[in-house]
Amino acid sequence: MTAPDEEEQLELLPPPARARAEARKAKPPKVRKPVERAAVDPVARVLVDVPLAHLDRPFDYAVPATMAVGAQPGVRVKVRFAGQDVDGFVIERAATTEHTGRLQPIRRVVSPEPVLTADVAALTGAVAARYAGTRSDVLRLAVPPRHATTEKESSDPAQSIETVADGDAVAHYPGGTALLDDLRTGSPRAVWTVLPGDDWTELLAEAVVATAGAGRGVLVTVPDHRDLDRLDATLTRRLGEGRHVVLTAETGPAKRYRAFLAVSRGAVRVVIGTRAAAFAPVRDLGLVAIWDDGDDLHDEPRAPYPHAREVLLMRAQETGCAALLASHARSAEAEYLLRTGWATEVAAPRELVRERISVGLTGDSERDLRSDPAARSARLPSEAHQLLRDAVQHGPVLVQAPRVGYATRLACDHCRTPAVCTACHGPLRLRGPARPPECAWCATPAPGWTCPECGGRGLRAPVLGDARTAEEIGRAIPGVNVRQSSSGERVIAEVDDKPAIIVATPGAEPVARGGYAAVLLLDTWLLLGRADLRATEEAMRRWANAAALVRPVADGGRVLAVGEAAQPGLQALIRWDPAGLARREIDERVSAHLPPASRVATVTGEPDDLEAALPTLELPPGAEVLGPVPVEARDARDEEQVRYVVRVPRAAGTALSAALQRLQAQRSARKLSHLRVEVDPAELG
DNA sequence: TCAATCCGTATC
DNA sequence: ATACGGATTGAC
Repeated sequence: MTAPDEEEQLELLPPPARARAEARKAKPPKVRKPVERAAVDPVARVLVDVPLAHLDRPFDYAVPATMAVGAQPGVRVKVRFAGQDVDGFVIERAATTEHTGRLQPIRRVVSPEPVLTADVAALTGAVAARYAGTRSDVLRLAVPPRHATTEKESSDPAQSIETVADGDAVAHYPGGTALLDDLRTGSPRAVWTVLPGDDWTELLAEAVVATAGAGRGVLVTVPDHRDLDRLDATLTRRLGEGRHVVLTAETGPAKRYRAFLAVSRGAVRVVIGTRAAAFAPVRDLGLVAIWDDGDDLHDEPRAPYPHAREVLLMRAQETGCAALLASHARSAEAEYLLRTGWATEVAAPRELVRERISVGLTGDSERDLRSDPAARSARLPSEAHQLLRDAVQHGPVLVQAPRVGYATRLACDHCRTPAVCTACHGPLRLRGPARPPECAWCATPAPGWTCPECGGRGLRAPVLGDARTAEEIGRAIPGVNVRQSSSGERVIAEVDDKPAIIVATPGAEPVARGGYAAVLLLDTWLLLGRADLRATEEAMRRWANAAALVRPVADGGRVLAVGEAAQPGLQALIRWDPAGLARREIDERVSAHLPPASRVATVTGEPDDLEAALPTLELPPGAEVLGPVPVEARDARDEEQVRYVVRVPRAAGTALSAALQRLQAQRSARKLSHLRVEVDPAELG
């Protein structure tokens, strides 16, 4: 290492530091050109786009006179930060600064377009706080990338909406008409349970028309593109062309930015879209609405993983606008809003429900799920077989067949009650062949588990081979057109009223013009077997969304589910009582300290990092830390990751988020590795 | 004694 | 991240 000529070399070539020092001495100190500052409000508060949690706050910059007009709140700028040029948003102009040092000037106003409105700027801060994330992450979700060419185009000026709300579509809901009236003048908040057979896009359109007709803005989010297309079509019919805009990440950058600009410029005040649209800068927001808030597509997969429903509710809370959660089923969160009195319920009376839908149940006990090949021929219980044959004479029939491969939790092999941890009510799962089952949350082993329902001692993981349902039905009922609609592959949006059997995976059910003659729900136990706290709620949601596509009872529509009569989710389905199931779920979660009755967060990372980090977490009173539990590596690099679950009483949720945010800021300041923090994780199990 | 290096802290 | 200041180490 120490070569004899190294000293010579050092003398010949002075070290770079010395060279720089001498160069600095040699030249006279750089005379900074005194930038002339703006006469009014020469200070701009700027949110800089740096990924570091401890720098996630506004910084003050000097506004050069040349940018006095351009550097308005909401515009994108380039600024010098820690020696490099970074992007930022001006969020405020001010006369003075608290900062004692010299202010750097704004380098450049990237575009004069004020894309970050005051409302949305506040919202991004609130969302970051709620989800213990950084505002710059939320800003990336909220403001689409700029597209310079598109920005040069003008947006057509706003047109007022003159359509009158048509009370007919909602007349059969007690309180429905009153809700529409309230939307014109006030800010009602409602959970709307949509009757099977009703076209939800028509109901939402009524709410949109009522609000927009009163001159206020509306924002609606839906889970996927098929929903979006349907709502788009209905709104186009009701409002006319150009009165609303569709915001979705799936259209190209130019189209997306064009739609966004139409909203931020106030040219369009009715916005529909998928989850990212929840941040749309709608002017004079009067109503936020969400269709089927229980759908996990509303969950943003990018940090800090906000849920569209929560974003919309935060907007309603902050701006005081109206809020509407509409769905066939009911999420635990929606029920919680009713229980706390934050929202009121709109639902159809029982008699009307009975006129619309009748769900039958047939057992599947005749087929032995464990001995697979022999059971294949008996895959369709005789009653289901009969229904298919009869109903297909009268029109299309929908068969919902869940795809296997869901993360499965353990269940009693006798009565199929999901097995839960006695310590924390988390789901039990198997981690290895020679180990007893253990809790997926707190890792407490459960040797000698006994079913609390039936006293059974056997556990099973409900896993089956691939269900070739369409094929089997084709064989069982020859001569019938059998079509498939599978999520992720071929999804059929709509079918006509010709006789056919449509086999669909949950969430991919086509809408039938005129309704289905029958809906058959197969393998209900598979949906219930998901290793997740929400398994029952989610199963009900998926069944309800399929069953709701059936014709009214009076027109011969029939629904048949194949499953166990004892299962609470199926009982709720048969009674068509999503509200009752949601109430039951909430009761259970209150007593078991589960969300939304409690606030839960997960923290994932290397075991050593977590062991060092968690003691420094300033947890609110009543907090519990469960874990660690090993997690499957997301990619090959991060082997050996573990996860902790932190839960606190609901009232301490804000404190928990703040503590986690501080933890991340401290770690980022100390250059420690990043931990994955998820508040209200999408999946818990 | 001076400079190179390390460490911690602030970044406007 | 990078830049800077103060403390620390090391070679004369």
